[in-house]
Amino acid sequence: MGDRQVPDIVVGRLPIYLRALTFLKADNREITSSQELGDRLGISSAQIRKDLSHFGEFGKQGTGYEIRYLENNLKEILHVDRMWDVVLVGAGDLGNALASYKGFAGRGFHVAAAFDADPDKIGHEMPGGLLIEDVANLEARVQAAGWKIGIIAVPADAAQSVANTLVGAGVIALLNYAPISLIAPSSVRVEQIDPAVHLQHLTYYLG
Amino acid sequence: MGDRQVPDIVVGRLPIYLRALTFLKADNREITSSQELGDRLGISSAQIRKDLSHFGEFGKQGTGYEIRYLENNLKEILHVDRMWDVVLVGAGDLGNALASYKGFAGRGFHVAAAFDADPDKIGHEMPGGLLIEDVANLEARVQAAGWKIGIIAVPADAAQSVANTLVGAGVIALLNYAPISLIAPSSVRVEQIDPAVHLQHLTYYLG
DNA sequence: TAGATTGTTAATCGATTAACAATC
DNA sequence: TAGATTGTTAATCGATTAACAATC
Repeated sequence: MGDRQVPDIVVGRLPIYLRALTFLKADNREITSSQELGDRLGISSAQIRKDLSHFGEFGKQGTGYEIRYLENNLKEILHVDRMWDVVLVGAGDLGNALASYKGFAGRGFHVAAAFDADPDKIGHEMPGGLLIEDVANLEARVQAAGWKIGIIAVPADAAQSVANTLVGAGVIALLNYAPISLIAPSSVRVEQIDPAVHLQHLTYYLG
Repeated sequence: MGDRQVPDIVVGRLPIYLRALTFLKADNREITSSQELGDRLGISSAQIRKDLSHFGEFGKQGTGYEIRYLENNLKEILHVDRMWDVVLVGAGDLGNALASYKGFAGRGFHVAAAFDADPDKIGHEMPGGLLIEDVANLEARVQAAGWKIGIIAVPADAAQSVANTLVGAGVIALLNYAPISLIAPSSVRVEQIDPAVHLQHLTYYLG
């Protein structure tokens, strides 16, 4: 408990646990168990207990976990017991979807600003009401505001350059939707979402 | 080489390798090495060679890999040496983005039909020109067309029910964008994309 | 040939699971 | 108390890496 080096693969499961707890809470449940969580998530109960044990003791023998208590602890561990401003680059269809996504607010994130390179879009509003700013001002704005998290929703051929600008301006966490492997300093965390990659993972198993 | 049970974690990296090869090819490169690929992807060269060795021998000692040859082989292995029809459920902002996504065609996928429950949307066209059909007809249409892959882009509270309908109609691979853990028979493959989960994975590492 | 890089083996490393004492 | 479930240990399992013979 309280190890200093938690495996990244364990960290990656915590948001899944948190999501499941929030789901149960919305269902007016108060107590759950590693067994129940595991059944829901397709994960062994032992693994859930082991994962949580890296961070402390959150349950009661014989009873299980108080949902609100564990939820609050996971939020603290993941640093989403606060709101994070996120800067969005790219105001195409995907950017629009992200800017108007209702799911961010309850989970610690707020899209603070949006940027695009298209003169026809700059100055207009996205669905949700956010003003589309000129990407030429991206670096200055990010620096001034101190934003640490960026979402890249631009075409593949612009993504690396946008990433470089964001990193140069102080961003240290990137969520990249462009279908390329971004190159970034090791001090910058990068997560990739590429639907075709996920679909190809699936088709491997299809006849 | 030619093992019958390839670890899923290995399968999950193949689309990344394929994407990198396509990128290099677009740059008019003809030969690459496990070292170069690894450097680009942040993966050790040994791991790339080991991963590929599950499927055969694709390189030449002293030279490396012919990009087109390895690319074609990975496409075959992943079964994207053909086009897959995909059925999209949900015509909100995210559905719009997916329906008009240019990146699918070159990577083996075609959004064949789109469905929504909103009477204001049914009968209208999505960006890209696809007709929005009534979700009430989803099961019959999927069965008739024989679609095997579904993308779920509906709100969380509708996702499980849509998944059930798709699975009941014969879909065996699901890409789920709704922020819940879907429950599906073990014969059905499910991939989840939840931006908040990815962002929370990132914030763990932020102060 | 000399240099380079593969494919593979064996060793290392790390993650998952099974089991159970502790205890609510 | 009896039953249930945690947190943790040790064993198992699996994945990654280092090293190198083979060979282009």
